[in-house]
Amino acid sequence: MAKAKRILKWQRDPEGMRLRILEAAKQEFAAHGLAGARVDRIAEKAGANKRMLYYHVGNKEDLYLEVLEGTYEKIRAEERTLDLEHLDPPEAIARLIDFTWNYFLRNPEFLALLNTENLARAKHLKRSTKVKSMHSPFVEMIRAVVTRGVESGNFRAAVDPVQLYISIAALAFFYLSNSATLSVIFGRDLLKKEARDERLDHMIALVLAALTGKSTAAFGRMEMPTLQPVEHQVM
Amino acid sequence: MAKAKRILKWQRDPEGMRLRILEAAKQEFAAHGLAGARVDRIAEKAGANKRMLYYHVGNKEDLYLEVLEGTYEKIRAEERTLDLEHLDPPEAIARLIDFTWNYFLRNPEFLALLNTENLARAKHLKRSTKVKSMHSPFVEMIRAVVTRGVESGNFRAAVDPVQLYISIAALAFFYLSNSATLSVIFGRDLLKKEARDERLDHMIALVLAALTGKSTAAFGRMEMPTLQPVEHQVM
DNA sequence: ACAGTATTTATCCAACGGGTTAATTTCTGT
DNA sequence: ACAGAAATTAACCCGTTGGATAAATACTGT
Repeated sequence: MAKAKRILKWQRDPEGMRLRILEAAKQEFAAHGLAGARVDRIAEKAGANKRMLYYHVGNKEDLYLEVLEGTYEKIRAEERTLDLEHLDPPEAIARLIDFTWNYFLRNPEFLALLNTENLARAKHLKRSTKVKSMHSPFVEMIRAVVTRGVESGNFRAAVDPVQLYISIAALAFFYLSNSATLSVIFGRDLLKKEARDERLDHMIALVLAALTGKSTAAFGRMEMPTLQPVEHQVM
Repeated sequence: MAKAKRILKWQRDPEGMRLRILEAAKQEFAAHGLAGARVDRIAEKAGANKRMLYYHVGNKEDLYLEVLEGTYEKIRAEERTLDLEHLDPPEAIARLIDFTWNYFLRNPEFLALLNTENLARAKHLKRSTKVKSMHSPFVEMIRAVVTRGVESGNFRAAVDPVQLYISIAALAFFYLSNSATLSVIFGRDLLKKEARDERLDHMIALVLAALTGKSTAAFGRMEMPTLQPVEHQVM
């Protein structure tokens, strides 16, 4: 025959395929949102056929929910390894802030996915049974730190742990998630190394100052940036 | 004739039409994002024909940019009326926080539109000449407050005004923009009246405590919520 | 009145995009 | 070996959607 027998056809790899699909979907949903994501692109990025998505996961929305659940699972899992119990309360909070900040930096898709889900008013997340259950321990972890902080006299008031965590997440999330528009309107690159370092200092200083009522070493650094001619600094 | 002459046909109203189109587009883009927005729905909501969008504004992306610019213009315009110069620095900051919070509450489309634009990495905003220019005065307004606060001895450190504003916006923006997912994962309704009031107190207390180093009346209230059995409180 | 222009309506269409059908190929147990 | 199941491919279907064309209708100045 003119056409020789094809040498390498394909091998089966259901688990690998599934993972590649989910990873590709995560990238695609994060980059374009739910409506903007293209099933064909996901298939292509996964090195697969579009039919595979439906075979291994389900339709577009199922795919999306699975990605979202995996995303939450990942961050909460990493947080569990933080070992805050053995740190001084202020240290523990600083560590939580540091971790959150760096996690968001390392995982920009997380931010985008959450925004996408909130645009949908958490329609999909509400259907998820997995996600709801994984947050009580996390809240308790923070509550324990706060309680210790109050008892040891380090913290002035026993803040609501949910409120506190939302604030910590907010300071990091908003800065990074909105860095594109903020960089444009304020005319400076918020993602460059120095800006990032400065932001982390600022966040830790802000939260610890409020909790402890004392100025920290880091807080002192808040003075420095102001002296720079901050406006019109081209990106 | 069986079919009588149509009584009311239609009147011309170019300006009104344009406004209705932009308002409808704002709602649509905010509700569904750029990719999810439907040109037909915008036309319908505006009480217009789809052709009108193209006649009065341009294609979908032009429409989107115009909405976005209008959105920024509106918030910055309202901020200019805040009159922070005549307030005590801590009062001025509290007022800015209060305003920002309530503006976000009153204008949820603003949050959604910014998120959408950040998903697109500010691609459209970068094309806009209008938007960039309107922010220097705003930053200066905040800088002036901070400077006065330091001079009067109210504030411990001269924080970078951009950094400070980003933090203020972050505390309000993230809470509201992500209220859907946060309400699900923490199992409580973050948008109900008491929760909103509590949040505003918390934000003001947090920022002022960090700036002034002193506990405020509002900060005392941070203690209360913790005593509630916060977990598993059904929405 | 009436001609010319501005505004609005009524259709149409080509491309796209999610999802499906059916055929093909690899793997597994016996 | 081989039958049946699992995994993968190729091709197609059909409603949707952004955008375009052309015709109709209201307004304006003269």
